[in-house]
Amino acid sequence: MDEVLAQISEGFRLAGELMSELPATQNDPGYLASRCLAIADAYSAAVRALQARHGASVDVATPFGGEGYLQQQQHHRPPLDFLRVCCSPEAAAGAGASTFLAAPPPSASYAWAPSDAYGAGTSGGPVRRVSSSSRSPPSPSPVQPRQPGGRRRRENGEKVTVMVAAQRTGNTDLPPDDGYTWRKYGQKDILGSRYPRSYYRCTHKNYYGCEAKKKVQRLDDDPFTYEVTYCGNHSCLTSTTPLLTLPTATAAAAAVTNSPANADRQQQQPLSTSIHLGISWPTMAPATASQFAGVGEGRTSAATAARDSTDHFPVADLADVMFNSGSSGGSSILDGIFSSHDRRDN
DNA sequence: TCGATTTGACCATA
DNA sequence: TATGGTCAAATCGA
Repeated sequence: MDEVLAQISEGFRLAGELMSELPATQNDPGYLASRCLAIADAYSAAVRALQARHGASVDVATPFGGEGYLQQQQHHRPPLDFLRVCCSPEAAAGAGASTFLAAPPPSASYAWAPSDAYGAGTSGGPVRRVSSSSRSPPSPSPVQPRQPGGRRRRENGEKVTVMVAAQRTGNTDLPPDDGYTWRKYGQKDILGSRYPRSYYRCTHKNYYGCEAKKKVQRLDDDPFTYEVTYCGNHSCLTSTTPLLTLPTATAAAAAVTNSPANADRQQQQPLSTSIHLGISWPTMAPATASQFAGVGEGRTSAATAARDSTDHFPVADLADVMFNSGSSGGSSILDGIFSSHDRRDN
C-alpha cells in the first residue's frame, strides 16, 4: 500500500506545484497540459497499483482510469475532478461568478476539520429548542424600523461558487472547512432545493469589518457535494491554511478568467489569500494516513503540508498554532493575536 | 460571561 | 407577490 500512497502523494505534490506555478504559466497551454498529464499519470499509477493489489475488486468505473481515458478526455476537460473548472450558470450569464469543482479524490474521506458550520466543533451546536416561538412574545414594535437599504443586497459583487465534496464517512452533514472561521447568520429553505441554504459571514466581521460571506447549499442530486458561494474578500488578515483551498472571490475569479486585471487584484490579496494561492489541499497527501484516522487533525496536517510545499511559509506555522485549538475556539486566540491590530470599528 | 447557532421576521429584488 | 438574503432575540455550550 505504500506504493499507492506514494503515488497519490506524488499526485498531490504535482498538483500543488501546478497551482503555485499557475499565475506564471497560465499562458502556456502546452506546459499546463503536460503538467496535468503528469498529475494524471501519478494518479493512474496509483490506480494501477491498487488494481495490481486488489485485482478486479478495484472499481475504476469513475472516469479516472488511466492514460487511455486521459487521451480521450483531455480535449474536453482536465481528467481530474479537482482540476476541473467549469462555469456556473451565473458565470455563463456573465455575472462574473465562477464555479470550481474541488472534489477530493474518491478514496479520500477527507479529514475536514470540524467546521464552524452546523455547530460541530464549536461552542454552538444544535440548539435544542422546543420551538422558536419561545422567542419573546411580539411586542408592539419588536424591531426598530431600519434605515432604508439596510438590508439591501449587494449587487455586482464578486462571487465564486465552489463545488466541494463532503466527507463521505462519519458525519457527512459537515460542510467543508475552508480554513476561515465563519459565523452562521442565517439558514433558509430554498425553493426547489431539498436542503436548506446556510449563510455565513466572517467571524471577524465585527473586528475588522471583514465583509467576506459564503453560502453553503447541499446539492439535491448529490448530498455529498456542497455548493459554496463566496462573496467578498477577507480583509481581516486572518491567516489560515485551509484544507481545501477555496480561493477568495477575487483570487478565484482571477484564476478562472486569467485576466491581467484580475491577476493584479490577486496580487493585492492579503497574506491569508497568498497562502490560499498555494492550494494547500493537494499537498496534504503525506499526512493523509493520519488524517483519515482522526478527525480534527486536518488543519494541522494541511498547515504542515502547506509549509512543506511553500518553502516553509512561516505563517503556516502560525496557522498551525492558531487552529490546533479548534475551529471557533481558536477565534479567541486569533483575537488575542490580532488584538495588537487596530480594530476597525473602534 | 461570551460567542455561536437557530429561526421567524423583515426587507429588497425580480 | 414570491423568493432569497439578512437581522436579531432566544438559547445553548464552553
